[in-house]
Amino acid sequence: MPEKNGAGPEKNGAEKVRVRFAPSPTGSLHLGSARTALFNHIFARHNGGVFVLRIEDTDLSRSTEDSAAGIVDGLAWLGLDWDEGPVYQSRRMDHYRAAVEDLLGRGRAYRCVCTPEELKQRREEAKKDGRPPGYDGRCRDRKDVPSGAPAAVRFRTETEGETRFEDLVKGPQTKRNAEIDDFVIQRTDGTPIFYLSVTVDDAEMAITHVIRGDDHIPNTFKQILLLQAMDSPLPHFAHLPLIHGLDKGRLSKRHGATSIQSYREQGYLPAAMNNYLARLGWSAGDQEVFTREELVEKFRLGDVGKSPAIFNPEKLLWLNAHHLREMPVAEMAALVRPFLEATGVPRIGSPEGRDEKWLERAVDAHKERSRTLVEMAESLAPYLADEITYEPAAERMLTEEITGPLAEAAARISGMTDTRPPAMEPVLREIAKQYGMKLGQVAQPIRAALVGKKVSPGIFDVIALMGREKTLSRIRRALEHVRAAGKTKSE
RNA sequence: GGUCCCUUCGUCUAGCGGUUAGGACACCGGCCUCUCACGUCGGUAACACGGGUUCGAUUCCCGUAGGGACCA
Repeated sequence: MPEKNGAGPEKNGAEKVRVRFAPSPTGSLHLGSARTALFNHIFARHNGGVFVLRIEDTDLSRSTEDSAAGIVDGLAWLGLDWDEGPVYQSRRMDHYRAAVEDLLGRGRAYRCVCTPEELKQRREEAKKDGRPPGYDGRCRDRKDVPSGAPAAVRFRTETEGETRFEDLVKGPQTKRNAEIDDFVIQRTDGTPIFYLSVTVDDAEMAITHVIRGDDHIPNTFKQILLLQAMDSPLPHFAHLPLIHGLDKGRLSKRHGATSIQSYREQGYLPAAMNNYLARLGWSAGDQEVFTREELVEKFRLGDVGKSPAIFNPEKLLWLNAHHLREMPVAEMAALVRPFLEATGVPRIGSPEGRDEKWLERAVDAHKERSRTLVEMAESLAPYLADEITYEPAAERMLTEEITGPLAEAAARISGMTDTRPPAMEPVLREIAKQYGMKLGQVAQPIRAALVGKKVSPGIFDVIALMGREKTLSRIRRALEHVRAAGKTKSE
């Protein structure tokens, strides 16, 4: 009879927690996989356990080394460091074969020579007759299978009783053994089937908690049967609800970016990704923002919800903006540099570029209006670029009416040596007053002239960041632009 | 088709028999203000449905519906 899976880890506190993340390297690191990895990681850290990374690449036709490298890279970027591995299943084939031989030797498995065609035919017949479509057990007790003949290996499943386990997230799970057919554990070509390799590895690696997507619940029964046949202790199981897209379907490419890598490229922070992914299906009261340390401290499997969560990019964006704001400017400056360089402006620290102190000041001034590192880089680029182009909305602010104040500002600034906010503010206020305008009516065109956008930090901060020379040349260029535009219009 | 899983605002969720059903994102409005943000104050918005159990169900049980997964 199947034994009952033990209670939670509290039952035997001496147990050293060992978990694993076991991706198949058939693509980049998916958001859903990343979340599974995260939960394994923080669970291990919370319990002072060991986190193993295992690459399930036994399906050579679909696995690629690039994918494996990309996954490893993505995990490293998220800061989900592992303690053992990466272990590649493709290098452990002898273990799987040995396990199969053992099962064969003890009569827990048998060789099957049914061909795929025969199987298909019998399956269809069974379906027609309303019988279950699983394997019919034809080779189960056959004595005439030549020992040397090529054959697949099937597990001899219990026909009575039921298999059960206590899922740490979903609760008690039961399946009648009669519903589980004699599944293949080794293909005719000698390669192991997923159930077998996973089971062997989990057992040999002494995994205590299998934390994975709930699409694996049906597999779990087979794995438990296998584990029992191998006389291995059962780990605890925790199945996480899948992440869905807005249409409630399983999250996939048609819902937008699904790979961790693409969020990295879009200027998202690992801290925000981890925070968001953790809150998808897990919560700790009303808290929304977590540092990694807090996640580790507060994470409990019992607090994971049972229902699937829909991925919401807007909340991720908000969290990213939040973590960006909280970050020390020096750190943010370092992170934004590669994004800045990608815009093609002179490098920070180069003779024609600005220095690092400047970058930190600029980052500080812009951090409250940047939600991603890409946005940050885009708003910083105008300070560094030789030439700017005006966004349409900004260009509309450069009108004939403001040439007076603009020219006046240029004249006043050219006579100043100090263009820092305390010196600039009275000057612009004075000019506004002189022309009977509000400060905003003067500030907006200057903003447009300086950065080419209608949005920026406070105008005095922008001028200080821009520097006297560049401020002057940009205002003069704007003046020329208005003049040229006026000419074209009148002709 | 079979088996299994899931169901509180649009979305993420809190709730664990008695609550004006709480928070967050998004949205709307006020304040702040040189723009946009940030911040802040306020607002709209949910217990899928039907039966039970109970003095009392969002909460427990059973169905139905819907969604999902797995096997084919």
